Amino acid sequence: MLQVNFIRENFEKAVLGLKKRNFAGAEAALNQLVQLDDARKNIQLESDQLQAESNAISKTIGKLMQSGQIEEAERVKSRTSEIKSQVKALEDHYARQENELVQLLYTIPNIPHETVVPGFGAEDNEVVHSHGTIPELTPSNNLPHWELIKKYDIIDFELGVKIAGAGFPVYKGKGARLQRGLVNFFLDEATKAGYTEIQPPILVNEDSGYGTGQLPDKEGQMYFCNEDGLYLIPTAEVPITNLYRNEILQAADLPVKNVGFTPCFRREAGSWGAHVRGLNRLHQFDKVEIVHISHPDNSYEALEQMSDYVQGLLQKLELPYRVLRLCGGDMGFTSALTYDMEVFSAAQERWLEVSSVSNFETYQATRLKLRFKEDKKTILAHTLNGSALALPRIVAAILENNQQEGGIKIPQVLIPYLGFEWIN
RNA sequence: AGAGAGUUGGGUGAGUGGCUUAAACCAGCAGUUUGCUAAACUGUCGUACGUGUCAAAGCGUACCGGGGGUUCGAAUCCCCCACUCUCUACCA
Repeated sequence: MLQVNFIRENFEKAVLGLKKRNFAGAEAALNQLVQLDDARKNIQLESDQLQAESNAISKTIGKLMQSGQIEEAERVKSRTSEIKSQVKALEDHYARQENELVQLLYTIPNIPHETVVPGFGAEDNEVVHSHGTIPELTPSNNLPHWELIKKYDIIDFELGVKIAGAGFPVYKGKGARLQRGLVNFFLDEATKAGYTEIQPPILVNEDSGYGTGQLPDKEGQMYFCNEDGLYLIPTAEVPITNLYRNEILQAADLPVKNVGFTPCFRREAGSWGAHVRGLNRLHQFDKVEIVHISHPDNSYEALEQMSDYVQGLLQKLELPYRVLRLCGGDMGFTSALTYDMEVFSAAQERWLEVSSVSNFETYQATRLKLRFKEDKKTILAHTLNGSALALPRIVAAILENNQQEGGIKIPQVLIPYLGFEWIN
């Protein structure tokens, strides 16, 4: 969430930023925010003063009791009970006021970075880079991946339906080994690039959901274990970033660079329709995620570094891709700047999003209370994350783009991980 | 899952209702001494919100696992919850 002080000091900038996101009533909401915060301060001031008085009286009573002036002590007590009820009323009022403030803050998305263009949806995103050539498939070898997986019997959706439901594929034989090989490849590459590997829990509590911004509002997108109050993670971003909830790091600890592999679970309520066949959209999928905690001064360098890193993976996998800088209207709620990486899937003739790399600046850190110490000052850190990478669409593109007469040719870099060169 | 014992600052650890404004030690930081290192000594050393200010210092309030209660006053007493350790039971 945003910080009220930031809004006070950058009111116009904040309004303009929210307009890029087509956030209706930005000015009114921000004005209300400042008013609620003013009211909160006034109540606190009054309450603090009364409590200071009460504390002083209590000390006096203590001294009177010790020196045996019981009657005098009793007389002073009457004033404190008066204060007590006033303080109680003020505290209740304060709690209501603060709650209203926080609820409003939860509804306001992050302010986009200055380079983010206004826009309404995917059609307004900017292509900032592209790489590789789009493969030309021959008429006899241009099957979409959902046909290829049947042809070679490597992924079975019907079996998944039998044991779980739609959107829970079963990977078999070389299909399973391809998954495992990709995960190992991604983790090894990340380790080489200086990331620390983390294996986090894949169920998280409510506080963690709030920490990274999935809650409130996105509860409908997460699977929830009612008995235990735990959510299945939609991405490793949630547990790995929440590792640092309520922490104060040292400036020398930065940047923190973690990587983790987890399955991800998404209910995807209401998002089924065209273009979701096969591996394009699933309830459960595997993903390797990179998470940075950065000094505010160089978080945008870190973002570029992460973008370059992800592009390097795609190059090694020999997949044609493009990089989009998302417009205000298409960016996630908590992000200030997001790059999407899309690979071209030759048989579907579509670009598929395989990674999303974002800088959240202090939006997550404010909720997480994630700070660091520098020169005796406590400063909010910047958080960033990105997929490196999400498996299903990578698999879809590898299958479609590399299909030949003799089967599907495995990219060179994966062969040591798989122990076979062809799926046939 | 049952029984018992615990949870205090970065760490160790004292503290059973009012000189506690959380002792002491260690670590950290700054300084003094010193040819260098070490040691010694002195000082400093939490977080949040508010107030104040150009900025700060300072001041106020809250915080001793989390939440609630008793009391003029709670680290201390009571209740609920979480976690840790030991034993028992169970288990991949």
